[in-house]
Amino acid sequence: MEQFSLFKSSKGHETGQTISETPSPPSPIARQSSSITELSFDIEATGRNPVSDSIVGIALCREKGRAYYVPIRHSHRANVPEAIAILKKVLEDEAIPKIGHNLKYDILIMRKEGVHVKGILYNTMLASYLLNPNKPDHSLESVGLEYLLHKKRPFTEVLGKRHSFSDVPIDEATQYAAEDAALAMELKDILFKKLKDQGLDKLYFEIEMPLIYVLADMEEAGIKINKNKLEDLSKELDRELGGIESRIYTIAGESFNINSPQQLQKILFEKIGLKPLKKTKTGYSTGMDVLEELAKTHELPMEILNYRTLYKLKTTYADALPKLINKRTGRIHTSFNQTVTATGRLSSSEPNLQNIPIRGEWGIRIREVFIAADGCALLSADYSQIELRILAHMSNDEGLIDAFKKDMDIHSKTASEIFGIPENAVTGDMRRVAKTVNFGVVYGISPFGLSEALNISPKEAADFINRYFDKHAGVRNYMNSTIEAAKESAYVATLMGRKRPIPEINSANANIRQQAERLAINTPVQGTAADLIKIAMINIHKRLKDTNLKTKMTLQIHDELLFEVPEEEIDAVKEIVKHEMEHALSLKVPLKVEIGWGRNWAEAH
DNA sequence: GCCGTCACG
DNA sequence: ACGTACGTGACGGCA
Repeated sequence: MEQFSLFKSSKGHETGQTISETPSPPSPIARQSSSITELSFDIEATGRNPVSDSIVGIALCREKGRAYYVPIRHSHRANVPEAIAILKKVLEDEAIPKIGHNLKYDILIMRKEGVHVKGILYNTMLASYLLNPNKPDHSLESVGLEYLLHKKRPFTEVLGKRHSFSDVPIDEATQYAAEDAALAMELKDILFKKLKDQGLDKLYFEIEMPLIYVLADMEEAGIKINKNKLEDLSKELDRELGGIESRIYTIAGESFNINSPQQLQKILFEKIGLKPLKKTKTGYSTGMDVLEELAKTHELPMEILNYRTLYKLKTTYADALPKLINKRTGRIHTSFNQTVTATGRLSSSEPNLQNIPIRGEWGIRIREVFIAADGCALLSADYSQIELRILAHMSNDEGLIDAFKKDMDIHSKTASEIFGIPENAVTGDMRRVAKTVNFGVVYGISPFGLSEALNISPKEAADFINRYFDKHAGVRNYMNSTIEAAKESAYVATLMGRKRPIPEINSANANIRQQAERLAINTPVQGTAADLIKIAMINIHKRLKDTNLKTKMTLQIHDELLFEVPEEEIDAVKEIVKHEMEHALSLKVPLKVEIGWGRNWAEAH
């Protein structure tokens, strides 16, 4: 009888009181599961990474103000099978909507216990994000404070000097955990009403909510790393670095910490007497653009640049990644964060697998370390020129639309326009300049910014920009009207209605205002690309499931998807992925996806 | 904890 | 006269 007991707690924030008591089994959950109309839940686990965490207890809330804590591995209790069996019934019931603040995490923890959460998800963290993607912190603590003026006790304070939540006395644990589930339930009504009022409910239910399940699968799948090869690479980088290091000390005439910008400044600008070209808040800049310029007059800056490149690759990738291989799965499991960026993009952390090197000889060698499981290949699919195609659609610019309909080389076309020459006379250098101009357009171009990027004068940059807009009046008009609309409403939106408030758009300070104008230009384009690939991910995920394919989606890198594909599925998956990505949305221009595959990520590209 | 730097899209 | 490309995350140095 005592094996599975619920600890009942009235929610804290109204009365400021929480009572714990042991109700008599059988539990109300088990008895009344058919009558549950919605369920708020929250997992307490040890550690941070969901793939290795183990569940301590779960808080449940079926009605406002009354939440329960179910200890599962709490203290000396270990009633795992009994508790899980009861939870499974409710959490796997597709007819019961689930409420929670960070449901991807909860879903992943439950999966390790063999529970596969299903059904509609009311994720309050995501709701908060859609309501204001500028908010820097969507923790339950922060959202509860903003919308309910509810002050939550910090988890670190509850934990104190204990190692695990399972060591927190059960009364205190109950109070803390039950409060979370109850708070999420209360926030749900408020936030989802606001979502509906602002027309964001469709974006939530059709894109962000289904994406939770896709991302959970991706994180769970992880990706395989050739650990030995990576460790060899680290040693090789070490030897290279040793050589560069001694050359640097010889040139400088002394040894110093190359990684210390302070010490480096002394060497470059005081001892050697090179000209400081740019300032930072704290001193003279030794950044890449500065060192590249200085490299024309002295041999040291180039050595520093080479050192920095290799040091970065060694510390951030070669040395860091092996430590993150999960002991249970032997693979690397990133976290995809759905509530970080202001534009709607995902982010990736611990480790960030969206910034794995690709450029240069060493970059390629790091990509080669990402490999497919035995019998599988890695398949990469990336959108070609996605942001410019979206700009073509949103601006309705005749020239851009025409170019993409004809599948022209867009950078060569731009080069011919800004240099005023026929396309067949465009040189590689001209194309490179035009490529930078095209990027600049999407970023909310300014003569100064372009001049910096191209190392030309602001005057020359302004000429390029003027010629570009003379040929693309549609883009010019679109940018002007976007800024005008933003000044009216103080926000901008993507094609799918994702909103980003831009309060600075009417600032009296010209710098702040121009910055806001660039955001107003860039956000709808970058954000629509994010909407688009999210739709593709959901559709691909569904088709892979429906057709019983074993292929796993593993990574999203903004305009690229990476899959681990059993060899016999390659042809079928290529077809599905290409089609779903190219038809995720129907735009005025065709979408183009390039696909490759191989044993490692470098080969797949 | 912030800063500068640099990896990616 | 001013300070400027858009979006991220991780590292080492330093206070």
